[in-house]
Amino acid sequence: MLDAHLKKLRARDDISAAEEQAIRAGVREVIKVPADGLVVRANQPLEVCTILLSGIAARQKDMPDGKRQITEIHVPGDFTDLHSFTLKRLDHDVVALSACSFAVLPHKYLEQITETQPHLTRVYWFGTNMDAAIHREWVVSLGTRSALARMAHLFCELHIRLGIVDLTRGDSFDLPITQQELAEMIGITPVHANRTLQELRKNGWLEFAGALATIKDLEALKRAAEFDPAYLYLERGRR
Amino acid sequence: MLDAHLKKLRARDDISAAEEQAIRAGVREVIKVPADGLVVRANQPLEVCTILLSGIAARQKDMPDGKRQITEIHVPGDFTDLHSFTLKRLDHDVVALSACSFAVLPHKYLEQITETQPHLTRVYWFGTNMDAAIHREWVVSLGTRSALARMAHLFCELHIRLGIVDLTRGDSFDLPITQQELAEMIGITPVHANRTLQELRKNGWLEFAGALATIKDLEALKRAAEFDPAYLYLERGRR
DNA sequence: CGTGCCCTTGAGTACAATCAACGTTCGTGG
DNA sequence: CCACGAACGTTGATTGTACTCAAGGGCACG
Repeated sequence: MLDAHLKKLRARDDISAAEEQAIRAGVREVIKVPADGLVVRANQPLEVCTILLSGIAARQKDMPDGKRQITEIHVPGDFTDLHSFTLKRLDHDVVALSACSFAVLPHKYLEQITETQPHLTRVYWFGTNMDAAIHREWVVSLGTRSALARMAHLFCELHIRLGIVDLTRGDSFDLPITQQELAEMIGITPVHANRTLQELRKNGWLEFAGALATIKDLEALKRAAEFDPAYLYLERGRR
Repeated sequence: MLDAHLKKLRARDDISAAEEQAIRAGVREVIKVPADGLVVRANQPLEVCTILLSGIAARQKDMPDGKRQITEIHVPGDFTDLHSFTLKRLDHDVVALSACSFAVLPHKYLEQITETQPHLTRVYWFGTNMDAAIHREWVVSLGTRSALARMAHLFCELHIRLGIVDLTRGDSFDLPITQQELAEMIGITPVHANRTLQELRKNGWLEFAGALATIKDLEALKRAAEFDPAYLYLERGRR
């Protein structure tokens, strides 16, 4: 059940059998959320955190004028709201973009981990810092890259993040989200997202249709995106 | 020396005298960095963290084509690179935008804190999560807001963050940075930043000249920015 | 067999970028 | 003290990327 989560952790650090046991013991329940379902509402007091087990989820912020910005996309294995443990509430919603299932861990249990398991605490702290690193890269994308480069960059990121948890098949991966949602991630309109995807396809770099993404030319895609995976901290090390 | 830092911490949580002592005891040295000086270089192995004591600093990512994006601005009291404690290297530079001084704390010392002071650990974890929350709000700004709204939003944020550490005088505050640097934060060209500031001034909302910012109409500025301070977690609570 | 969601296309528009030049301020050295 | 240069700020003219509005097509699902 937590296989993807442990794969993600172990891609960056050593997790002992005892630590794995401590994580597994924290799961209180597993919940299912339908596509477009709300998992966490912004600014509500929270007492649990959730690990995405299957499906695609996202963090989003709604604007008064109805626009919304997705600030991060989540793949299986991700703690979608570990930061709520110290923040107590979130400044954004967590939503299921496709049908999702989540493991639920109480803040109380995580607090216990911080009292008794300093290494595991640092591993999870590292996890939230990686989320922040992803946010920074998205700031760079939105601030400096063209729509085409932003779209290419997003697919490069997903290719790696899904690869870590073995959810890629060669250069293909399932991505059950809409063009509208892609647009909300990279800050363009759905119309422009459509044209951007057409251009990526026309260039022979990427196909995206029917919830399936296929990278046709990874090197070209990376070049167009100015993609440097350093921000994903793929190297292993002891925290 | 750490007054601003403790003010920032105590705005959100209780810090005991013993915890304050533990923080103070961690400072190994104080370093001075001139304007435009590099404090931390991206991707270099790190063994210390730095607290900004005076001046304005920033996190920035350089692009291959020479453009740069500032991903966060730092005010006195901020840990500019606490996330390096678990990340071991950073995906971005830290630079001094004006002449700055920093307190330096070794990772080893912070590790000791995680082994012996769970509450203080959570307080600092919370701190890095607040940085991530600021990143998210910048993602929203860059993804959905106009240049005018982004600029207004930035000044609203700075007004609050500087106010927490008592560096505002009424609705004025020192901000020794250039229009070019403002432009690099909100993802526009220096030319457009100049015109945007002119429009803010013309509207009677904000003046910015000679490193001094003066908010003339805070409510109008907030309205233009769609500013909601929830992401700054201004409420106090026990972590 | 509709109905609604998602994707696609076209035409006109606007915000911000680019390019180029000029003004201002301030520090430095002659 | 003044000439000079560099950095910062300002303005104008033009270009282009992405937005808006509008309409139509494909497909799944009830």
